[in-house]
Amino acid sequence: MNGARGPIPVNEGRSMTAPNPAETSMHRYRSHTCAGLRESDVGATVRLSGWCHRIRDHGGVLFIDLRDHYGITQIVVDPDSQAFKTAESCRSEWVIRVDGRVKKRPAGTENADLPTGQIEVYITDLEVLGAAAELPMPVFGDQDYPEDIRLKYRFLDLRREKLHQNIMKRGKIIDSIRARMKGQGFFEFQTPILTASSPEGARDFLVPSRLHPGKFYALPQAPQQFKQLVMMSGFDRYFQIAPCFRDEDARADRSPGEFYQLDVEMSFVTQEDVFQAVEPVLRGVFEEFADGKRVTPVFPRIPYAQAMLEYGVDKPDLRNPIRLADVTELFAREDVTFNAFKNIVKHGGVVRAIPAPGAGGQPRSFFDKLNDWARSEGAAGLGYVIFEEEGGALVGKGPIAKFIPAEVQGLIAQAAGAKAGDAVFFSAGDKGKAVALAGKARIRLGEELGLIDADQYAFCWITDFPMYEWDEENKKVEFSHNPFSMPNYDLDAFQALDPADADEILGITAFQYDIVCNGIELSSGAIRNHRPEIMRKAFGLAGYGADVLEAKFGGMLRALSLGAPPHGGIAPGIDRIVMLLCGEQNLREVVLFPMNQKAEDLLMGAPSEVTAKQLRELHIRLNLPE
RNA sequence: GCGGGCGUAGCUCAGUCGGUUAGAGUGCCGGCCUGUCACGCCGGAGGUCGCGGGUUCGAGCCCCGUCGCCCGCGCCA
Repeated sequence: MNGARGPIPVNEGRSMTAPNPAETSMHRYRSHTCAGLRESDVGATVRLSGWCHRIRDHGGVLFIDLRDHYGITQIVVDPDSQAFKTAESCRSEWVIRVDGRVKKRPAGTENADLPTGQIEVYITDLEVLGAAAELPMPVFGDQDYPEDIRLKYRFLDLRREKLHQNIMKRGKIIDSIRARMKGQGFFEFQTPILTASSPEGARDFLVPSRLHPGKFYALPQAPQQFKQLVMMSGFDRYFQIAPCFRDEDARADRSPGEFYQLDVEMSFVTQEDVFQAVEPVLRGVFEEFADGKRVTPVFPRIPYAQAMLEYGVDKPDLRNPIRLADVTELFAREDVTFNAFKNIVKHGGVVRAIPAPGAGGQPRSFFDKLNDWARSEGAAGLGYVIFEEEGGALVGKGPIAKFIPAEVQGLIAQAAGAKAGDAVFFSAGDKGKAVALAGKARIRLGEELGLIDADQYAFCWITDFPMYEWDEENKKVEFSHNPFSMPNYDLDAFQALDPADADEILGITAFQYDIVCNGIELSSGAIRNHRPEIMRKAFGLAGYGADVLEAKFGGMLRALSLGAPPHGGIAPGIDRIVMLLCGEQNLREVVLFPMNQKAEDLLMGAPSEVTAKQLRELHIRLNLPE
């Protein structure tokens, strides 16, 4: 199926010329794979094993497309053959072994779609190795099937062409990543799977301890502390294809339970060194597997604040040419009479302009639909102005244009880069919501107007993430990303910060960065905080006392206190990389045995109940919900 | 936890305004067929319309509840 040619490993070193089945040297199951035979093998006596992919019974003559991992070979069964009776009983997906002679196909019956399409094997013997009951889903064809059936019968789904190829591609991508990382002087480490629960971040998967009643291990959400400890242990360049476990609900691009990261950490580096080490690896891997699609030659770097302003998200899809603009000030002007927006601005809100190139030609229903969509997103609506050319000047049209004087219309068009035939939408409200809606509208408009260039992988770095954010629920300053990141701030001034000065604290950025590709967050990383006194201060500003830090990160603090090198790293998500390179919309298409949306393994039946004995050994009594 | 979509034969789906015995394709079973590669032709079996309740003379269709799957929100240092 992957087009591999030639003999399988068991046949290596043996003569490629016609093995005689009478010879005891004939392998029990096969002399060739189902992709191995060519016109040059005509006349050879061969043995093949595989699955009955497709059977065509003409009564007089019977064809079987025999399939294995490597490919498909057409088997011909003549009614005179002693194998005919058995062959007639074969059904889809039975596993059989056949012996026969390779013949050139009669003129006009060659199949150009198959690498083996010039030949066929006339069989003399057929052995059923594994019969199959009626199938819950066919292997042949590319019809879509419901997820639950696909997952319950994953092994059947995996036999199918697309999934089979995706999984093989995954392996090749990981091979390439390993080679590229090692080529850059990185060394692969393994870190524990059973570790300690960490207080921050996602919910942990817990594993009860038998030897320590009432205590639990946790599966690592990422090897974050371990990889930093590897640096403090004097190793220099760490990487690992690391399993990560997070007990959070699934999304199409977020596997429930477990996933893999290319985990990377480096000593004595600045942010720039991390970029220089990782960017070529990702670019190289994408170029290798992009199948002709363009890959960003130099990843642009976009500060977080700029991303939020121009794209309305921290993971912009740069294939979409639309850039947002801030037009808050324009709607504050005296001569603008659109009171809905003026009031929002008066109360501290913002207005973002979303240019829609070419949308002027869209019917009224296009604008109504977008407005309905905005309302379904919780907004009051999505105002718009359509720009037309009249007498050499741009003129705004549409329901709210009459509230905006010509001069301001011109300034809006200028800010949004709109020209005649374009529309400009407006998202107004308090900053967080208006920006988020503008970001979503940008994506939606890009898709609906067909502005997205699907033929490329558009990368960027997002840099300068805020160190802290305001936790509205608990009315306090909280870490916005990784608490181990180094603040991008004068460290003496940082030590002197007053925890009450929330405005100043919330303005601090960190050496924290993401890689984004086609609007998907591929990874996040940081230069770490390797100074224990800065670490204590950083936690203190988020309201955590030294005692908490000591209790939760004691090992880490000890290491920081005993000679820690400056270090930093990043962790691109393997599954998402493979998903992008396979052109898939869902992680389940690139994971061998995925769980469903509710984190159940329908094939193995996980999670499952355990015996009373197991629970007793773990000192656990169940307290189940009603 | 919340919102949306879907649920009819092994599988993919259709099913009109609520009206006779719920259909098609595919798969399965049987028969025919010597050059197909989605082989073709003929016949047959196969249904708790997810489940429960309600409205109605009558429910696959309408109403209520519930279960399952997917997508999204919350969540994801």
